[in-house]
Order: sequence, then C-alpha cells, then structure tokens
Amino acid sequence: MPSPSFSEILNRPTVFADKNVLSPHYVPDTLPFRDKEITKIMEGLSPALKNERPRNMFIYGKTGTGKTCSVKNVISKMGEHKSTAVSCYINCRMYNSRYRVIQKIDKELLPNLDSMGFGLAMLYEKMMTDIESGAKRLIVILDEVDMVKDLDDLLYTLTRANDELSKSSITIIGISNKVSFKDQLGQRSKSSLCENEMVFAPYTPPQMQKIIEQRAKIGFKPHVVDESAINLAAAITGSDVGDARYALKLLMKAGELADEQGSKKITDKEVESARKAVESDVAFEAISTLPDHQQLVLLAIANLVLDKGKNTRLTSGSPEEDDSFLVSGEVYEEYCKVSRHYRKPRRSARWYREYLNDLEMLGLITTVESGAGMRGRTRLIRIGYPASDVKKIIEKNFSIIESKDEEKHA
DNA sequence: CCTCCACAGGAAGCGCAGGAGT
DNA sequence: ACTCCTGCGCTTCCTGTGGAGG
Repeated sequence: MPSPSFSEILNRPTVFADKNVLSPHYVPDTLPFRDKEITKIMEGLSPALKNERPRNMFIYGKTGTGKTCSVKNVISKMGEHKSTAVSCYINCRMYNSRYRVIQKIDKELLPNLDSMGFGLAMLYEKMMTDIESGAKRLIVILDEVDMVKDLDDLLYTLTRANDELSKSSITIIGISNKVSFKDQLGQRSKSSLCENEMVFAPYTPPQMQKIIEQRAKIGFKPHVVDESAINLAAAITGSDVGDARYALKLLMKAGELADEQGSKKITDKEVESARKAVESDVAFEAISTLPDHQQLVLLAIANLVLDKGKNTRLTSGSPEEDDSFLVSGEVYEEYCKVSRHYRKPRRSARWYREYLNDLEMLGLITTVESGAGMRGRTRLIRIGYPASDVKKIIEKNFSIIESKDEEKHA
C-alpha cells in the first residue's frame, strides 16, 4: 500500500469539529456553574486595576472542579483592561521549591535573562528591582501549591517582599486540590495566604452531564454523539467524583477511537473502550516518566505480585487475591536484585522508602501501616495497576535504555 | 512486663554540577 | 583559571514506634 499524501490524511473523515475544545488546556469564555466563584475572584483582584494591592487568595477543591480554569479566565479578562497588573502563572508540580518559583517569576518578568545558576538572593533582587521600577502589581498564581517543598519559606519571602515595595506589590493566589492541606501550613503563612479563601465544590452529576453536553456540542460535529453515550460518560465521571478534566479526556479518546475505526458515531461502546484506554494511558504516562530507580522499585513490586499469584494458585488453590500485600522488606530485597540485573547501583534503604512515598503520591501503589498479625512496624504495599501491565511498560523502557547504551559503547 | 524485631522517618552531612566573582 | 556558593540527590546515623515472643 502506497503511503498517503498529507492532503489525504487531512481530509480523512472525522467526528471532531474543534478538537481544541476538548483539550485540558482550553479555557472557555464561560464556565458553567462557576459564575459565583469567578465573580468572587474578579472582586478579589479588582484592586490591581486601580493600582492597589489585591489581597492574597487561597483556592481549594478537588481535581477537575475548574479552579485553574476559573483563575485563568479571570486573568485573561484582566488583560483586556489597561493597567499595571502583571500576572505570572506557575505550576508548582514543575517549580516545586522557593528557588525554582522565584527563578520562574524572573523568567516571566525578564524573558531574555538567562537565570540558570544564579543564587537565590540574586534572583530575588532582580525580581524586586523589576517590579518596583515598573511599578507593577504582580499577581503570582501558584497552582498545585502543596507540591512546594519549602512552602513556608516561599510564602514568607513573597509576602515580606511587600514591605520593601512602595509603588508596587506582590499578590499570591494559591491553588490546591488537597482540602486538608491548609492545616499543614505554618501559622504565619496560613494567615497570610488565607486572607481570602474559596472552596470549589465538585460538580454534581447533573452539572457534569450539562458540561459534557455543552463541550460535546462544540467539540464534535452535529449528531455524532449518542445521548446515551453522554449519559454513560457522565456516569463514569460521576462515580469518580465530578472531575471535569477526566470527562473531557474521555470524550477526546472516544472521538479518536471512532475516527480510527471509521465510525461516524460515538456510542456507549466507544465511551467504554475510551475509559479503558484513558486509564492505561494515565498509568503509562505516569510510569514511563518516572526516574529510573522509582521504576525499578515498581518493577520489583510487580515481580513479587506476579510470583505470589503463581504460588497461591499452585499451593492453596484458593482465589485469595487479597494476599497481594507485600511487606516493605521483601520489596527492598527484590529491588536490589532487579537493580543488579539492570546494572544500576542500588540506592540505600532510606532512599527506597522515599521512593515508596513518591509512588504512593502518584497513586501507583497504596500502602498501609501493618496492624496485628505482623511482626513489628512496617508497611504493606499493594500495586495500583495490573502487575503484568506495569512489568511490561517498565521492562520495555529499560530495554530501550539498554539498547541506547549499547549504541554508545559500540 | 520487658526486649527485640523490622521497620518509619528526621537530621546532618557529603560530593557534585554549574554559575558568580575575581 | 581559581575559589566560593547554592541547590540537589543521596548516604549515614539516629531516634521513634508498635506488635511478637519470652
């Protein structure tokens, strides 16, 4: 079969009208069911347009409840106004320390500055002089703010900076999806960050359904999506507590699947297989971007789970999947073996525990403190995704790495 | 009850990379 | 070219912690 021309590819039939609408980065002009919240954010930030310092703000709510979207929406509205307000959006998952956040602010403020490798004090000075000389009202948006390691230091630095500024100011908007997170904050930063706080409630199932309908209407060509498919998508998302982002992914994937199969309609079938695809996509993405040793730990866990599965089936024959709990110690031993196999120097047990915590944070494993029946205090580990899939993904990753190494050596 | 086991997780410190100042 | 800093990943050491076993 001859390869197709680009125009042939571009003219392939598709169910999408505007795929962008379904992207998680898309900021719609109007967010349904968030009018109250948006108004409140606008009121909160309005002083910046009158050349006054807006108060800090703290927003929290579960993932996919429109927090980031609402803030971005307000910021873009604010850009239409002429003012000295400047905003800087920072995702703290990537910029997860005081140093990196300030470095990022500098980069936004002074794009041609190559700020790599400066000391913290230097970066801070650069930021301050720029804000003050431009008499700017800086609004720093810290998304996923709970990811910052030295958050107390960061908040202290940024709030205290205002004491040194006269014509200008810094305002912080913190966004977090951990509701309990507020309690973990130091007293000082709590009172400064929570000058103005808001909660985004999860979308209710009927709201979810409206959102999906609305997006589907603009994202897809008319009459593509079955009504029952929308219901199903809403039901799947609803059971996983009102996460709109997940719903959009689901729609996107369902559309792609329909295109691939040359189907002109999106039905329950597409939505159902989209759900599976999205699930393994999420896992694959999370796993393959993991640092080497965390992958090795995960591989060790997967190995042991598979081994145990075989043994219980051979010996007892009882279908006790419940026994897939692993204890921390045996996992570490297996991890050492695996590391040797891939010729990676193994990390210490202390650091291995830190890896476990990271893996748990990502939802790839779950751990429980040992209770009665167990000797001593340890952690019981269970894998979050099917062990065989995890094993495949990681082994594939490492075989790629190995072959790259061989190329280098050759 | 005490001791020991099998860990958890904090604290300190080390070597390294890479930029600034000289 | 050199020394000084700073952040980062990591190791070493250490102090809990909670059930098992004597």
